[in-house]
Amino acid sequence: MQTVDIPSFLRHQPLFQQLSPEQIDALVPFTHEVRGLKGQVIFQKGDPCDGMFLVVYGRVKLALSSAQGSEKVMEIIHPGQSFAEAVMFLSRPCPVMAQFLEDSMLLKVEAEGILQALEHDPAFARRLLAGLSLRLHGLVRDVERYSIESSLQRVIGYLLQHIPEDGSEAQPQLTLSVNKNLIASRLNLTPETFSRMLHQLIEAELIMVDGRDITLVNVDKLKAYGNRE
Amino acid sequence: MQTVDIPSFLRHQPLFQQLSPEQIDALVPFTHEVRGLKGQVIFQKGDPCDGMFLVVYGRVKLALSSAQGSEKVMEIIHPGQSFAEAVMFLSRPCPVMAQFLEDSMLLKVEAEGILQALEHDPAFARRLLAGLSLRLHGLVRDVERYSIESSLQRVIGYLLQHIPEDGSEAQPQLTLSVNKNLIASRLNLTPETFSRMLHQLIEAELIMVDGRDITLVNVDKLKAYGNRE
DNA sequence: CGGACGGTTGAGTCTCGTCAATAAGCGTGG
DNA sequence: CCACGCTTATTGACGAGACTCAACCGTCCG
Repeated sequence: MQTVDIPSFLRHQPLFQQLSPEQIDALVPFTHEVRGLKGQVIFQKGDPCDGMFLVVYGRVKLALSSAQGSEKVMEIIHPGQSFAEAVMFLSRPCPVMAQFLEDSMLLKVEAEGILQALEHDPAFARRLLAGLSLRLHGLVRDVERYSIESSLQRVIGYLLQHIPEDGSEAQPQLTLSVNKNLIASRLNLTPETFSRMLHQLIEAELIMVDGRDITLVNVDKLKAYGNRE
Repeated sequence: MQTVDIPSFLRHQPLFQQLSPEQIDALVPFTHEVRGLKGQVIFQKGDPCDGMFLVVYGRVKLALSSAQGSEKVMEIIHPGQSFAEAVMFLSRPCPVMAQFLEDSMLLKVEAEGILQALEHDPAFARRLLAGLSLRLHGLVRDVERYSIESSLQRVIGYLLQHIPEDGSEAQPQLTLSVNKNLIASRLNLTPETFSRMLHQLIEAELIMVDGRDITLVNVDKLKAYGNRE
């Protein structure tokens, strides 16, 4: 069981990194560890929500579930990322459910601590606002994808978006962070359709797939491919 | 040409209504009127954006446009509502375009004014955060609709969401605020499909339609209808 | 070895979009 | 006042894209 130095972890969060040591210390009493095993639910859609979460290690998914029991992944949260900031500022039930994808450790920061930090630091407010704005842009992008892109385009978009940053390799490579069923759901596709789209790109010699490892053979052609065929 | 008393208008905005008169006055130099005619574009997707807008009178649509030229309405903004708050806090291009639906008058508040107000009033920060959070919830709801609801369910959801507040009438009535093509696009449907879904609801004797006026004959049955047939 | 899980593939179906024709409503101008 | 054109809305026939259902395979793990 890993342990974590809460103040130092908080200090390295993008959200908190401009807070003074005193402000970080003020946050600590409102922060506690949350550990969970793969499959456990952190909160259900409809639950009240009084804090935000930071992922220390592990992975978390945010998902919606339909009346018929099927499930739609809205976001996959990785270590260093946070979620549920937006529910803190509204006295409203959570619009999504959150579940551990693997054994994980989170930090939960209670809303009260955040509100207190807000009182004393306008720069923190700006950071929070920027964070939420970023989230909002991501959602607008999602709506755009779901409403005007075909499934093939969504797959291509996903691949292009997940090219690693390091330099300009001719044939960038990426590894899916989770299994293909989850990616498919995130893209609003069935696993079958996702598989077929990948297959189509393989046939067109635009990518190579080996399990979760994907090589983009020709990035430019890949970008162009979705717009015609 | 209508005129408007800027300070008093600002004071009545939900976002600003807890600011002191001095704070409102400080905002005024950053605020100016923007008038436009039906069809004029306020900003394009991709434009830089350095302020937020309040609708005084008229209507505005936020929309995405696809590569093939078709357009998808993301939001219809009515008098008293605001938009583009989220782009202020990021140095990023606008993710959507904005266009006047009719001859309208807006107030534009420059980002600088907002940031200044933020410096001096933590309560204002909380309001802004709450505002963005609300927007975010709306988008989550949209993603939910687009990804797990059928077109019939989306139409029903729209009708139910737009029942006027006033008391519990047995057969609530509503009037579409804009033409059906726009509503259809907002729901991510073609006008044809939207028309067919309304027709289906008429056949089932759940609603009555007269132009833009719609009467919900049986709200409970309407709620239930989407889940089976 | 057997089962669960993740992934692929094929066949059939269905929802929804496309295309086309038509009709109704409305403002303009002759 | 009516003719005309434009926009908005409706309806039908058709087709395509994505989902469903099912079978199947490989791998991991008890």
